[in-house]
Formats: sequence, structure tokens, C-alpha cells
Amino acid sequence: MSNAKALPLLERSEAPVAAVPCCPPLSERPFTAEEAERTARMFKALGDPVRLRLFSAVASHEGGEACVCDISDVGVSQPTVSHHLKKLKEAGLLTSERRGTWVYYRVEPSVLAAMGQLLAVR
Amino acid sequence: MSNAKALPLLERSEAPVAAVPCCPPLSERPFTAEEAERTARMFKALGDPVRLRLFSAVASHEGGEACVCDISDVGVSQPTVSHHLKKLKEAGLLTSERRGTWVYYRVEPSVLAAMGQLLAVR
DNA sequence: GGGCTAGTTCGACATGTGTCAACATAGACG
DNA sequence: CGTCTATGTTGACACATGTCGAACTAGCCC
Repeated sequence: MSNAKALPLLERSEAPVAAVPCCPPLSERPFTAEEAERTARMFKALGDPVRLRLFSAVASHEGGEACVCDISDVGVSQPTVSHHLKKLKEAGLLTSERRGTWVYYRVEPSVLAAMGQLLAVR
Repeated sequence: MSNAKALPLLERSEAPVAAVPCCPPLSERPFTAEEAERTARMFKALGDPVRLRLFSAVASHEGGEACVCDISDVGVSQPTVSHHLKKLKEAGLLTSERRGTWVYYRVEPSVLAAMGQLLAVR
């Protein structure tokens, strides 16, 4: 049956919610409730200016990855930066990896491509 | 009454917030605060499941437009549907036109294309 | 070990957002 | 005119979210 309805405690931890091939283009047919729920999470993650700047900073950084210290100059406190990076990670848009003292974030290219597909004009 | 009061005065009177020349791809360079502010509005508009369903319903409807009565079966009350359609309109994603008793909404294709550009992979 | 730097988590707070019922408005139609 | 149908607006309320400072954890180096 549908397992998507009641995810146990995943939202609280750091598991990416939406991993892969999500949905058809928005203009192909009306979204179902479940599709909308899943897709909205990704759009919502990019629906905050600070998160958008962080995401753009990571995406445009050389090598497609950036240390937090490289991108944390977005006008909010450091805990807030951390909070937003976590949100982006939970939405499946970023992944993170610790290397020594620093933590590096990189974009999940498949998800980016999937979102591009969503907006394809029919 | 004047629509969207909170809009900056960049564009003409009832023009949508984000006209065509919005922003470069997210991965081209880090977004400025202003770019992020403007772009986040569009993503935010699609960051709600109900709005996403409404938008998808309009976008996939024949002729690229739909009357409210055609799309209001999304599990929320009628005032809520109206509220979300207003939000989508304020974000520049939809336009509306009254024809007789009914109000028709249609997608703003240029904005959709602009969002697609944003997500283009470098 | 002890201090130092990089990042995350916690607790609290103010603001924003989605929702509905009730009311209001706009056109069609008799 | 009055009424019916289709939408929009208002007011209220619960809940989600963005933000910060303080406390915490992880790794490096003397």
C-alpha cells in the first residue's frame, strides 16, 4: 500500500525526503495530492531568500561544492545559516560531508534536473 | 481596490512581480539579496501543495486556461481556493479574467520559462 | 589535556501562513 | 426588482517558520 502517507520519524532526522524522479511536468495533467505534497517540498525549500542564496552559492561554487564558511555571508547569524542548510538537505537539494574541520555541501544534480522538467512548457 | 499593495514599484501598475528578465541560472553565480528576494517569491508560490495542484490544473487544462469551478476540487473550502489563486496571481504565475459569471485563470508562460531557466544545469 | 575554530542543536520568541465560516460582490435570469 | 450561482473578502485562529543567543559537539594544534 502507500507508504508515503505516514513516514515515521524521518522528517526530524536528516533523511532526504524527495530523492529521485518525482513527477510529470506541471502542465501535463493535474497533480494528485500526493504528487503535489512531494513536489511542493522542493519548491518550498527554494521559497526563502536566504535559502535561495545559499543554494545558489553552493551551486555556483567551483567544483559544485562549498564549505559552510565559504557561503555563510548572507546577512543572517551562523545558526540560521545552519538551519537553512539543513532544510535544503531535508528537501533533497543538497548533500553534506564533513572533511576535517569543515563541512562541505554540494548540490544534488538529479533533483535540480527533475525540477527543471516540472517547469517544461508543453 | 488596488491589488497587491506590498509590491515594489518596479513594474507597471498591475504587472506581475517578476517580469521576464528575472535572474540568471542559479548555478551561474551567487544570487544577490535582491535577486533572491524576487525569485523566492515565485518558488514560494509553488511551495504549497494546494497551490501546486491549482497551478497544475490550470496549466494542464485545455486551452491553457480554466474556470475556478473546473479546478476547485482540491480538498479545501472555496474561500481557501480563492485565496491561493490570489497568491499565485500576485506571484505573477497566473492571470485572471472575468467572463460573465465565471472567472478564468491562465498561466503566464514567460514566467514559467524563466523559472525553468533558473534551474538549468550549468 | 587545554584551548581554538567550524558547525550544529536547543530554547525562546515574533511573524507569517493556511484554513474556515460568515459576509460581500458581480453577473445571469426570470 | 429579486433570487440564484460563482467568486472574492474579512476576521479569527491554530500552526508553521525564520531568527537569534547560548550551549553543545567535532576535529585540529600547541
